[in-house]
Amino acid sequence: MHDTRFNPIKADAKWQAAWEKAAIFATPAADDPRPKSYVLEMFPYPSGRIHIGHVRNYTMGDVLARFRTMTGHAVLHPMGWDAFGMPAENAAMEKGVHPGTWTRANIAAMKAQLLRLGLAIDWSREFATCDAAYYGHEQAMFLDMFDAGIVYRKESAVNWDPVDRTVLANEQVIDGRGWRSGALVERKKLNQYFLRITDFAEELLTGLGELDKWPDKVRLMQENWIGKSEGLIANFHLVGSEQGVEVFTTRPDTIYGASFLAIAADHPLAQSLAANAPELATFIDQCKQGGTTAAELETAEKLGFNTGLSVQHPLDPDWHLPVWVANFVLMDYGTGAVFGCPAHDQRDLDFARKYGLPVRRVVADGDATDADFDGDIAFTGAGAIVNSHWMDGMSVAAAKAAIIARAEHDGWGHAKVQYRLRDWGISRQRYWGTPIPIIHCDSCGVVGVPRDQLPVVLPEDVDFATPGNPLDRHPTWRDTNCPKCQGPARRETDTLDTFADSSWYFIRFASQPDNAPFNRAEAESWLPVGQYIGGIEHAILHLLYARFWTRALHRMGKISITEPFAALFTQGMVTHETYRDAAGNWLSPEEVRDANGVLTSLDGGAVTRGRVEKMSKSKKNVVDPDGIIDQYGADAVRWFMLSDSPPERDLLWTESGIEGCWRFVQRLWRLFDAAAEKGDGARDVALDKACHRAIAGVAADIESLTFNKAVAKIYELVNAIEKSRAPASRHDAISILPRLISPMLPHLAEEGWQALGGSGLVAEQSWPDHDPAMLVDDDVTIAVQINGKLRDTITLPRDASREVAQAAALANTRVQTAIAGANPKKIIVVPGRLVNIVV
RNA sequence: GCGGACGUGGCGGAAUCGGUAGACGCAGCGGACUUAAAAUCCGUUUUCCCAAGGAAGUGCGGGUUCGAGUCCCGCCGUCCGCACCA
Repeated sequence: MHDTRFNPIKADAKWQAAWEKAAIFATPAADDPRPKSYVLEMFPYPSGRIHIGHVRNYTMGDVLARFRTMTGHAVLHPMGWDAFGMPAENAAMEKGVHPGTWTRANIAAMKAQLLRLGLAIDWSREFATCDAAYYGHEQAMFLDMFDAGIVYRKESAVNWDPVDRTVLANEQVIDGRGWRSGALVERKKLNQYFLRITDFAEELLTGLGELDKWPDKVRLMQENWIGKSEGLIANFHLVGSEQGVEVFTTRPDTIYGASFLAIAADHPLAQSLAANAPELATFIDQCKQGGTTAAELETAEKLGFNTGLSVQHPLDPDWHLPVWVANFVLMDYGTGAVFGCPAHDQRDLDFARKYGLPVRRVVADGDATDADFDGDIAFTGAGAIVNSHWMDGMSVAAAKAAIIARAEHDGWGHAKVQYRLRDWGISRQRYWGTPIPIIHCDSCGVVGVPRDQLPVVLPEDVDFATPGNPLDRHPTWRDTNCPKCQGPARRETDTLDTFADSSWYFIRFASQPDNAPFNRAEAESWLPVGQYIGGIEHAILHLLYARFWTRALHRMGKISITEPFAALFTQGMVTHETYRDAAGNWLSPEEVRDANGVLTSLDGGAVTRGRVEKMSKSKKNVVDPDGIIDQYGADAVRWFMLSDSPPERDLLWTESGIEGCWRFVQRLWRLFDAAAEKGDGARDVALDKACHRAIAGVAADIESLTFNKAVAKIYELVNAIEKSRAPASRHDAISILPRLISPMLPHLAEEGWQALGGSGLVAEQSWPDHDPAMLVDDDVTIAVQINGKLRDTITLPRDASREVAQAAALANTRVQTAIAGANPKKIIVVPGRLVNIVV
């Protein structure tokens, strides 16, 4: 039986079965002598269906994993599921299905979709983070961190929905109301667990320096997020009191320019004053009401309340500064109090102008040195210190050092490194997450669950009909005995933030013993991840938490690596045009007809073409992976995912684009089909060279993840093969193709390999060798320029000397005509490249 | 406001070190095959004057250089991150 076209439905299933039977994607043993290559794509949340963005992500990882195998590496390429999270609980509330049931069904459906892509994944290492066999080990690590002091418990304010009786994330609070219940959200203080990530701030920051295979953009984002700044903590004495107010400043050099002290609305001093001052209490409430969106902050007016108190200037006890409560001072950064130096800080200046406070210049702006500061734009640049007594004439940097030394000597302040990064609050008042393995005992307090009682398993018999955390109202699950005194005690009912689950899954993929989170030697044989691929949306949280978790394990002596991901690649999104009908409703691509660029709906109505946007259900511009694999097969879809756009940029999905990929797959198949005949006779040196260039070039492009360029090189080679009339060279080139395309078009490659009589599976073959001598041409085309403008090209032997090149250029008829007998002023010869004649 | 990236044909993009701009794909145009369609194949496609042959051209304006898409300075535009962080 012989098909006239490549039939992907048959071929995909056939080769996927063959790969599975031969178990060729099984992870080699940890002591495999080949160099290790751990290729990992960010594991998906099992939301229900695979999204085209996943297809792009996993195709890229797959190409690299397959290529690394072909180039002699021992490859680890696993897949799993980030399976805890709120959508499962929402489904439980909306559809009455248990979160576990919903999640498992989604995993099954999505795995079936992924299998259709023919990914070279070792599925034997698959796990879901909602498996007790996974989260039990996470609980053990949590307890290790608890014992090591990396976990601590603190009372902290949360967004509390009084109707749903649950804590809400900031994103779930809309206009001050719960997104589901619509109830006014309350600020409530709860005891919560925190991971001491701020203890790691400095090493997380300096560690970025060694991540030279990460995008600069991501490193910069993390650097900004950690937000290191250096300055002074200064104590200002309250007049007529024993108390002081501590402020943090990065500009201690401007201390002689201070004109007021401002404290946050929830600063303890403001709170205690408000107890006896109703007007202040009202003002504090007003401060809290302000919105926190970017736009609101942009336009927010500076508001202040004069407390009537004053403080002494630390360098002059007779100089008193008023103490204000101000809405622009944040309690959770620094000390929640600042000294205002209006001349050299824009916010302070806005505030001072509004409330008529003094504005005193202490840094010279060029020639401007007068103490009386003019205008409404603060001077924040560098300059000589002025109007500052003993510091006059110093540079800003010198003055900073001098003041800090003075403060430390006199005892009213000290140097301080401040980070923007906060500790990671990991308590969630939710069911579908890893239970925090803690027991509360009235006599012994907070006690860790003994290791031999792990995992603390989520109860299955829960109901979501009533609001609140089902663990809290479960009839028996909470009740337990204290491991210390054996008396009656209660389990912690909070669960861990799901970001904890994704902070170590890459270690578990590398090593998964039953009795421990990982086997150290085995994990270290694979780690760090050689290439990590995922979306830019995880640039901060996930990647920072995973770096932190790894360093926490390192600090506790559990692992030797400090950075989990040696190389990171952030791929772009898949986008599509959007369409709307006359009424403004979104239409899906299937609901739109295109007749010579004129768009109409199926019933003939006018349709407008909208912007190209990320595929999303709400805009109906999604393309379902199953549908396109049905239509074109896995290889054409994979090819499209790699073509045209550089992988870090967005990829525009188009019908004509995928059809082009389909045509190319068929074109290759025809080549394989016809090549069974023996190739004898004439050789075509140009094609032979093109073949070697493609082998080297495609390899380099896959290594550097510039798949779009690898694709272009394969097109070039195929074009060259089709043009060539030399059977022997054609046959050799076609014989190379299956291996060359195998990482990208694995099913078609197997067909080709089989058609050409190869033994075994092409996926197991080595990457073809190339002859470096074939990469260079004997003759090269040299540009001939006059005054830098191209006039002609000449062909010379590759190793032609400068003199020969110059002579050949001067002898060129177009050059002769152009210079018309004039004497060249200068001749630049770049051997093998060009000759430039300056006249 | 602060920080960053980017700007090349009708479109996605290529040009690795400062050295022949537009590889490769898509779309378009012309043709072949066919009763017809699909499929396939051949040719063509930066712009302008066009017969050959020129001229211009990588957001805009300058600069460095024998030579600039690439380096420097200043604009304009688009996108992204953070944001009252002291």
